[in-house]
Amino acid sequence: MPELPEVECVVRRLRPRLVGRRIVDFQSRWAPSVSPSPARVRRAIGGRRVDDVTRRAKYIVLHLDDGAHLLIHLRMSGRLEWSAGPSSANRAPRGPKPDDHACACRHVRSWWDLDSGDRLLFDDSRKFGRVMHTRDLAAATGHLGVEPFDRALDGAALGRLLRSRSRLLKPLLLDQSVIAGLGNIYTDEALFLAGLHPLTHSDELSDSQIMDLYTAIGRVLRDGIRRGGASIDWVYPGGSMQHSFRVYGRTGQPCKRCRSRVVALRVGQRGTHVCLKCQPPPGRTRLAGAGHRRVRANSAALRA
DNA sequence: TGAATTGTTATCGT
DNA sequence: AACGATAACAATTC
Repeated sequence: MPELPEVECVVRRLRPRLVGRRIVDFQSRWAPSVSPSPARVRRAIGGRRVDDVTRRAKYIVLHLDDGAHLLIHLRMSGRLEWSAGPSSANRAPRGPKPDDHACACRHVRSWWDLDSGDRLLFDDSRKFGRVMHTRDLAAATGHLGVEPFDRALDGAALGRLLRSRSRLLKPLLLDQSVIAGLGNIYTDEALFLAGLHPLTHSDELSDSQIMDLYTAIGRVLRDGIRRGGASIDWVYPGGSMQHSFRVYGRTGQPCKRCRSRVVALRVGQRGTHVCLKCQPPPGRTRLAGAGHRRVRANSAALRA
């Protein structure tokens, strides 16, 4: 579940604790999640200092002092937990397992020992999370699309991204190679705020609808970050965004804008939540061709 | 019991 | 070629 806001909050919590620290050891109990392999990653990052911790899309990026990077993707159920080590005064020899560290985690797959005596734990019940070491960050993240908060992504740029293809709006927004960071929750929330049905085609939008979508995306993501992310189950602790959902997970409940019932749909194999009154299903203007001409005629206004 | 869930990628069909 | 659909991954909840 962690999407851009949750990952951003993780990064902000992690950065002050990790920057300046050296990694003294790394181990994993779930080899398939570590690339190129636990042993090679252990060798590559042992002794390295963490110079920065940033986010790219839903990836947590550790910048190491040799120019290499460690990417962590939480996927569905991953979480990073901090385990404070014993104080230097009475430090005991460290065992090979993380069990001697007090922690509520039940599915620790990998862990990092730091020169501070602390330990960073990667807990991931569903084993989908990934830890990747790379000496070429650009290559490792090359498949990712634009960051939602990139200054280059303004209304006009979003318009170009949408109109250069003909795709259903929801699968397009979920496509990390186009815009990187949105997941199922924030996509549903953004589409609701923009008053757009998830089945709308990306080349069917008017200029004002594109601007509405642009504004909505920024708003839901900023809101999510401000509230510390959304914890909808045991996966992501902390955060209160789940109390502010307008449609996600509110099937059958009244729309907060018009009081009609929120409906659950399936779009692109994903659970989808909409208010059909606030997000009217797309008409058939595509077949008539009218919508297309109208959009083209207005595109000058969007550029201005 | 089995369907649904989540993010991502690989693969298949149109 | 560009798209959507499907399956796979794994565990957990409903």
